Amino acid sequence: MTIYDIAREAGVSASTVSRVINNKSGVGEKTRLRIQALLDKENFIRDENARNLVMQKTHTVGILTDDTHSLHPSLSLVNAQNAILRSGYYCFVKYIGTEENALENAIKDMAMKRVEGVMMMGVTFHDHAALADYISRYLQSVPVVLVHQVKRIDLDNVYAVGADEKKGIQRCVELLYERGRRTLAIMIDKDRASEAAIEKAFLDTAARFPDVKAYTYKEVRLSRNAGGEAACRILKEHPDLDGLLCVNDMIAIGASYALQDLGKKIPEDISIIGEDNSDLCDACRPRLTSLDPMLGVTPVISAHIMVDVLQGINRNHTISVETDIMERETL
Amino acid sequence: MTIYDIAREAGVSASTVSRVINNKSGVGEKTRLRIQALLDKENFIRDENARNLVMQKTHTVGILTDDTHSLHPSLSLVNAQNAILRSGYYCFVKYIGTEENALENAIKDMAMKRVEGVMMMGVTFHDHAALADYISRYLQSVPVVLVHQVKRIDLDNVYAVGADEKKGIQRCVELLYERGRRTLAIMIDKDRASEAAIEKAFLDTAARFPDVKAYTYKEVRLSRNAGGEAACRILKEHPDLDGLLCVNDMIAIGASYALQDLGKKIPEDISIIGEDNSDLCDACRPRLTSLDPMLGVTPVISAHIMVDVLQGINRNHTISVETDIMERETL
DNA sequence: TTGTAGGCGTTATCAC
DNA sequence: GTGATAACGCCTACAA
Repeated sequence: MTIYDIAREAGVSASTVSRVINNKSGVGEKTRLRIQALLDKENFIRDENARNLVMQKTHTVGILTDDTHSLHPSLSLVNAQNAILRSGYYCFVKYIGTEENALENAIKDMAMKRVEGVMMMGVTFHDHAALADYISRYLQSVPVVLVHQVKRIDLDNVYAVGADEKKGIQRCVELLYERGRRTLAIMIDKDRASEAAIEKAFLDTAARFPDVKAYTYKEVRLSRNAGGEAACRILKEHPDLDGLLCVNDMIAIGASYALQDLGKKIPEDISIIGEDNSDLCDACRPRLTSLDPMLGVTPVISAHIMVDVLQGINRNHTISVETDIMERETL
Repeated sequence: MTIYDIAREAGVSASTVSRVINNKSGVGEKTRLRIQALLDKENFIRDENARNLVMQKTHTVGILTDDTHSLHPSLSLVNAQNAILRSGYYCFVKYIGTEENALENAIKDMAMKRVEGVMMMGVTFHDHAALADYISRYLQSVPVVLVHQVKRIDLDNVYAVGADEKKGIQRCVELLYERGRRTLAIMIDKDRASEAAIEKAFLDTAARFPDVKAYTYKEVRLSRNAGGEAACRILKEHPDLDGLLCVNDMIAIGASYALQDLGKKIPEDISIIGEDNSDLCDACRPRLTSLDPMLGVTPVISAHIMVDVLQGINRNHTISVETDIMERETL
């Protein structure tokens, strides 16, 4: 069913049909009504591909994301999609595969679809050397926003928006200090891209207070048991531990339970802060205080930036979103 | 940059360029090489819109989903997308808005994009009277699969795949009985579409055992506190309670804590089963036994069905996926 | 107010 | 092996 079919049936030309479909002026009231009735009767649906082709516009933003099933990426994706769709753009989502040249292929797909902008999120983008090259090769003329990231690519069309995790960690240490905690430890999970930055923020901040001791424990697996085991190790090595920062809620909860089983009172003896501010914080006892990295809002902000740029509004190329510490019962 | 530009630059016709792009035979080795080099040099990317138009194929499946931010729909969406993309199809995602005719508009969008099939998921689809009408009007010729649902629409191109929650509830009651529990209660959350079905499954199964008493508590808010309050009420009304089924993990956890605070030992005095088998189950003490509604696999199965049907493979129009009871420490 | 003609970037069917 | 040419479905000057 094309506009030609409708036109023939109505005894008019295709252009007239096109006009009524698009609510353009210059068509007689009677013809308009007649054609509209026909359109409705036939359930006419225009072909967006054809339209995109002739208009040289797709009104679509691409979202490129890691091929992981885990929670954060999933929620980020959904939040970003949601925001884009609410702004009246279409979404073209593509996961980066695992084959060779997966990233390049995915980016080419974006270009093939003639998306008007692309959002990229996931660990793949953090340090991929060739990314800037691909962007300048295939996406020169469209805005690219890197979600959950700091800007490292010096191209005029790329933007980055990410939480200021460093400052968040810093704030946690300060808070622990304010609560009188002097022997601090941090648990960082395995395979975390920002490990070095987190460690540095933690140690640097602690170093500002001459009377605090600070220890780092890295390579902790992301499970309750791993958190518990790490906590036991820490307590054995530093029996005066009184402040524990865990960059993930589940390991924080594991630590909390292990410490309680060792006879420690939380938070009287030891303060604990998790990270993510997830549902888990309310499922444990005592309820977990947690650093909220704003995983939910960052994608939304990113989407807004994308849409603004698409509409010609000037935006900063790098946006840092503030984290928050959600206080519950473990601090 | 079109194939014509390349053709001109290479001194050949557009058809020849098209042939090398698509690896078609009938091009001299030397010309092929020369053109390929040019294609690479210019970073040529073909226009999928034009291609879709002429091929009358989009290789895209649409995903229509509720406009909710909550966890389950998000994960379902991501799982479905992932499965579709892995099968080599593109995804066109659309959230149902809130405006009038939102559903109809969203379905029209699917048709406009000329998707080859559409997956629908979310509560919107459970009881929308006009859905069958819209489908037969705008999506007659493409397969539609309803995710997380039982088939209620009698159209030849619609499929439905959903977990057999009824049987899951039934199995929970049986399990409770096997463990010697005789005074059972169920907590059902507010605004749950399947409330009636769940209640019936619970009561019917319990009725099979003459020596059990079964009570239902509905309209419980989805929070730890609400679960706790409901548990207190139940215990007051039925002090001999020894088996509690909560159709959501968080309210189960709230109940667990409240009952413990009332001096009950879990599971010695009272067995508790949650539902969702979420991360929360491992974050509480004792760890929560939970009915797993297979929220993760249902979308994947749905996607597979979609792809199979798209490739001409015959599939049942209604698939029921088995639930599972993940035993931990509260049973 | 309405119709004609051309073009958007491809692919496919013919000729040559 | 290669090149015209005609679609695909739509939009938009421009002409009538």
